[in-house]
Amino acid sequence: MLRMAAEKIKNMEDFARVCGISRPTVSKYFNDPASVRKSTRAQIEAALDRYEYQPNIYAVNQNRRQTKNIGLVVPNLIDPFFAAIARTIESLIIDAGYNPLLLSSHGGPDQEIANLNSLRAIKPAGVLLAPLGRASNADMLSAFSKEIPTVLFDNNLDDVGEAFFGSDSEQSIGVIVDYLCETGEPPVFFEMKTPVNPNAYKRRSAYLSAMARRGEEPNLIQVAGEGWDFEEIGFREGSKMIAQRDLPTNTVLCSNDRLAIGLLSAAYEGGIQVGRGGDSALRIAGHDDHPFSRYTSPSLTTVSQDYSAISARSVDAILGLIETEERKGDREIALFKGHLVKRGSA
Amino acid sequence: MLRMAAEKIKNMEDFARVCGISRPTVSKYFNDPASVRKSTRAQIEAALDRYEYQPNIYAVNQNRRQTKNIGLVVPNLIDPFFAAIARTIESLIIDAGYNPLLLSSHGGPDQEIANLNSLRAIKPAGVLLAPLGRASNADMLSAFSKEIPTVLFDNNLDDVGEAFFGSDSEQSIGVIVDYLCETGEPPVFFEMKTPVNPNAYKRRSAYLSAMARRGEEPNLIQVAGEGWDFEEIGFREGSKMIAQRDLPTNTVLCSNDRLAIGLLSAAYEGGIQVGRGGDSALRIAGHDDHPFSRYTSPSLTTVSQDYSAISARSVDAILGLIETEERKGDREIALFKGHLVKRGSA
DNA sequence: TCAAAAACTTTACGCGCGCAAAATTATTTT
DNA sequence: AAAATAATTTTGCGCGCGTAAAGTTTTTGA
Repeated sequence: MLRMAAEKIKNMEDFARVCGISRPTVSKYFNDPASVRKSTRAQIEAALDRYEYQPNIYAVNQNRRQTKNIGLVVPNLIDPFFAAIARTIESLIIDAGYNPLLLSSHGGPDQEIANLNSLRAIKPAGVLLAPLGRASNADMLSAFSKEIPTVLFDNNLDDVGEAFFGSDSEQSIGVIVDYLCETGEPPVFFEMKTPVNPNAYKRRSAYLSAMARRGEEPNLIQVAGEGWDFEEIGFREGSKMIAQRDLPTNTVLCSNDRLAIGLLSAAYEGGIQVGRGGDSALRIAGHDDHPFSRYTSPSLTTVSQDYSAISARSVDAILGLIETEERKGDREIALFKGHLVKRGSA
Repeated sequence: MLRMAAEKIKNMEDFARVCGISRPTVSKYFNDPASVRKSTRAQIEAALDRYEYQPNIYAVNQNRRQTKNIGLVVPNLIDPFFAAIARTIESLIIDAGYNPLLLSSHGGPDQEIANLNSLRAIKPAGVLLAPLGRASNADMLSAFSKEIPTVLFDNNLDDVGEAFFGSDSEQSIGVIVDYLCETGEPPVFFEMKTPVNPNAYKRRSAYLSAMARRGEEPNLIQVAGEGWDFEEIGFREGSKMIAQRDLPTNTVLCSNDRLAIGLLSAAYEGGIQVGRGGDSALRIAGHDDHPFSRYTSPSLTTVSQDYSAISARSVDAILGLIETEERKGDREIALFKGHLVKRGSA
């Protein structure tokens, strides 16, 4: 950071001059430091130490065949679950020498499309996309993914993108259904009637098959509500459910933790004690291991998604697509197992 | 979106040709549609309808005197409070015709500096920065703000940036201290001993002055803990506090909602009933109206920050700096009032 | 020590656009 | 209708860098 001399470095040519090296070689250095001779590298790095210079990112991106940008689109950053996974993915992208661009769709398909259009303008080398799901404009997403290498995660959409990585709902729902059945009454399944999220459908059918496998009678409680304000829906519809007191069992498995958080709140306000103790009237479990589930009262029993694996594989996949510059014929899909997080609520 | 003819529009020159208009005029249109004649605008927009074209953002930014980018740096996106304020600010920036770039410091000063360096590379027209606070490298932030117009929000840092917008702690803490005193025993103040956040210090002194004003004996409970995992700290240290049962009062005001959420959890697990009812042993209140405070059990009484006002003023300020291209002599500071959110916990 | 290979330099071009000055045309004003 | 004004076009330059080809130097290997 020592400013040397009066010389002001305005561009790569100036910088190459103070290095005593030709501009194209300096350019080569910035594109891959390992591609120049060791002595040259040392020379450049010494100059880098004495002068402030970094290549103009706009000029670089205008001329490169490919940018080093990778788009990262999540459904909703206000949900800490996505904030956390986004952070993990961002780190991996940076470690790989790329530049992540994080965008949130805020739960709306218009914003999702707007995000993709913003990305188009930035000409990213690739995009990691967690789509909204049912609300998504599938045609536009599909068109986008044909234009720019795209990997989906969290939420699958048929034939969109080159790969998908997510959770194995059959396994993860199976785990918690087993646990609940083995420690008490079999669960009913609390969910939205028309979920926005394809995973919700998978979880529903996973619940049904897990119950069938165990020879238990399934029971779906499908509540009204639109949008992404899951806590509110869980609370409002949970309050109604509790007021009617017509549950066939004392155990409720929620389709996701955010619904469960709302339902816990409803139970509390309805005067129902939740937990697995003998004096509790209701057990509640969720799915996802949301960052806040640890701090509900009681703390929420749930299934954690292996999002570090999902993140890692998604980033690997997009980097593979980018670096080989070719699309594989088969769309890769991998589902990762969740694991049971036993806490106080069930 | 109709693709016309075989003509492929690769750059502005091609597009100008199919418009039947000169390239510089088209350029002018993209920089400000209102700056060209109505008939010309109609002509261009008709062509825009028939052909897909948008200016190359890298070429544009390379040549413009100023980019249309505005950086937005928040301490931690995993905290939904910041996610929410970031979203609000992003919308305002977009509405003003600029392009927001959202970065999270993840609670670490190194990341904060890294974010500013990323932004430097992007040559933003201005930056909105919610600094980490005590952990921030104030010198580097100050140097940055002298280089690029910067407005601080949420958290103030002396002499950094052209303006600051945040909450009026004296008022907001005063409101809840008054409420708590008038409806029960006066509160102790539950906080971290060495908070990372300057607001925490303001809140502490606001508590002290509010208590003094009312002629009540203040009582600070300053717990150990570093970092940003406030729920965990609130839970762990709250558990200790509850186990010792040496509270001089039945009312606890937490320095922020996240600590309160942890404390609520600790109270639940310690078998202490929280609430304002006659059969409750403890009242707990927070500050911020965190998105999840509505769904704790019991729901959390707190003070909401007027973050829509904070967002609006911050964006106004940065746009003013950008558009006048001059820095005012005086550093503008405005503090907004919070309002009491009465819920079940106190 | 000498040839082959690798790294480097030189030269030259192009990317897609902003911007400025001067010339031209269209619109508004008097 | 002429003059003043505004809008547009033409011309031309420059931004900062990637990249390719050809020539030169350095390094490597036998």
